[in-house]
Amino acid sequence: MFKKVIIAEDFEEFNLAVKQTLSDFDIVNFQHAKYCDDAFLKIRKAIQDNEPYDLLISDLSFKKDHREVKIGSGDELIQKVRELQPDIKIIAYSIEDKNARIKSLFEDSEINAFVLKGRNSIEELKKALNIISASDQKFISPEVASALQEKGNYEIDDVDIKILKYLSDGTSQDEIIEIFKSSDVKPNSKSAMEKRLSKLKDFFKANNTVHLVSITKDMGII
Amino acid sequence: MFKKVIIAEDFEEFNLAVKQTLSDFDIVNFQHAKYCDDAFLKIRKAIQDNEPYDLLISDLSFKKDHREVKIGSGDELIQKVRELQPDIKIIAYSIEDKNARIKSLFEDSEINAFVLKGRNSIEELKKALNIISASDQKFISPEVASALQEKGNYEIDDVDIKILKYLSDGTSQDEIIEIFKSSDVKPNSKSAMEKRLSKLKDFFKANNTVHLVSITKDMGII
DNA sequence: TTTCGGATTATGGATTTCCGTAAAATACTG
DNA sequence: CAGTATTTTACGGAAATCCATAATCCGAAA
Repeated sequence: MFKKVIIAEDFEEFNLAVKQTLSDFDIVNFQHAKYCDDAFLKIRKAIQDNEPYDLLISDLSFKKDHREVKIGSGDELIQKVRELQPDIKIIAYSIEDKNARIKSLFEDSEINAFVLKGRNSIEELKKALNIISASDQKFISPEVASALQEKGNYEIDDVDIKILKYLSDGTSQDEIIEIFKSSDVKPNSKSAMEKRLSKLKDFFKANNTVHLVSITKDMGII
Repeated sequence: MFKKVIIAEDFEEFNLAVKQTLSDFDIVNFQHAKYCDDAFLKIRKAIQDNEPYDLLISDLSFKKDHREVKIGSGDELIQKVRELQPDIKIIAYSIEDKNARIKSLFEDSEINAFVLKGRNSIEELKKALNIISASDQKFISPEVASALQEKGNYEIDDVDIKILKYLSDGTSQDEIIEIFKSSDVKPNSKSAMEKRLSKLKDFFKANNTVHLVSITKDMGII
């Protein structure tokens, strides 16, 4: 089982529950941070002191408040920590149930477990701890397990997302083209734009642009 | 202080924290429900048994799962409970920070307190308990207190919201008109529709329809 | 009843978006 | 290099939306 654990979580309710869970496993050496920045600093410090953490349990979304932060989301924190300390085990602990985001966590950041906050999350957290401490097996909450099986035929690239964001921001197609031209984004013709939009609408089964933006907003893509 | 409390909350982490808080106030007679339906039944039962609850602490959003439910959200639960037992005190306990929704809770459902889940929510929950148990004063978490001061010049009516919902659902303006005509919603001409949309865009400072839907989605109106 | 003000509806033209086709540019292959 | 495939760009007509103006309806007040 793990010896030294750090928790990145802004809500005290979840902090409390995680601490309780860790205690049940007789893990006493743990710390928590309410901001991603703090968590990252602690992890770096621990490495320097030659007493690294062997587990990070991190939330994904953190509330913004008065404080200025460098790392604003758990996704970023996880990414940075994975680079800094490749062998640390990571559990993402979140209410996020968007397939695309979960998939990317496993594939890009190589998290070891994803526990979905919900009616039985403490039980699942315990399962995750058991599994990933004993082996290199992954754990994912059953409610969202389908996220990984989903065929990753996401041909949606950065430009697509950029377009969607501009659209949802009230920019007209013509204006977006102008912006792309003046910032030398590769395809910047009216027709390329329209073709992309057409593909996107096809992909997301959207009837029109309004619908498309509505759908992608719901899916957490923009 | 309160004698008999019921909590409607699906996440066990929050349940745990609330129970802990109540214990700190020496409140021992409390129950919790993970589904709105259950909470409502318990409240009704308690009235019939002549031992009604004097406080409801309710979350607003509940995860959907396999189970079929009649009451799907805390907003509905609160509304129904307020009708059933007008003198019960109600605390909404949620991460919801959309002004429109909070305002409506105070004005339409006459909740007694709104506690925003966050980095210091337990402390705020305690404050809320103190204030509303001793008087008829309202409590609202400072981070969202501005929601109440907002000028309520919401001339946005049901039809507007219906239109926005249809739009975000991919329905074209013409199609919406057809729907309105066949279900005899009052204004159902092309121009009335366009005028309404124009007003909405004006009100929300939206550049176009896509922008409008995007904004109202973000505000939690649709 | 008449008049007024508002709300709804009608109309038409400007603008934007939609969608298919085709030309041009670029990449890839043998 | 020639030939093919893929991507990007160009163009044009159809459809939808945007916007201003004018006509109509309808209830309230004089």
